[in-house]
Amino acid sequence: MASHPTQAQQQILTLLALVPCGKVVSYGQLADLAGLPGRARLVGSTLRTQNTEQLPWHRVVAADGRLGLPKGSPGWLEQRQRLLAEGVLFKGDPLTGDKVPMAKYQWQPDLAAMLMLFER
DNA sequence: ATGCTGACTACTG
DNA sequence: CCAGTAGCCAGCA
Repeated sequence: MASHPTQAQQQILTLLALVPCGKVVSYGQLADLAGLPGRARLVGSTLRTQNTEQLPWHRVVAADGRLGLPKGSPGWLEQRQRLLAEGVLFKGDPLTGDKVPMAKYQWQPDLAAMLMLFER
């Protein structure tokens, strides 16, 4: 079972819930927004170990647009399918392309709103 | 405690 | 484009 999330992981999950349909965010960007610069791997680790059933986990991709899971794996296929279903198209042929054009789909959160969330 | 792995990423050659 | 490297550090044996 998933262990209790640390506060850092909780912030990551809270932010993830805000990523809108049709947009993606990179592991590193999510870490930055959560006030955890340089900790992209914590985002990956969190998605791997926590329960993401009610969260848009499929909107988290690598900084270069590829998906984090091993190409061709069940998880990779599902993430890709979910993204396509919400209009996120891949570079080149939708059937063979394996990268999301980040410039086009990356989430641009409202900075003021982010500060409201984590100000102390 | 110690060591390794991994849904990371920027940098170098 | 590919390979290696350096930071990163939670989770697990």
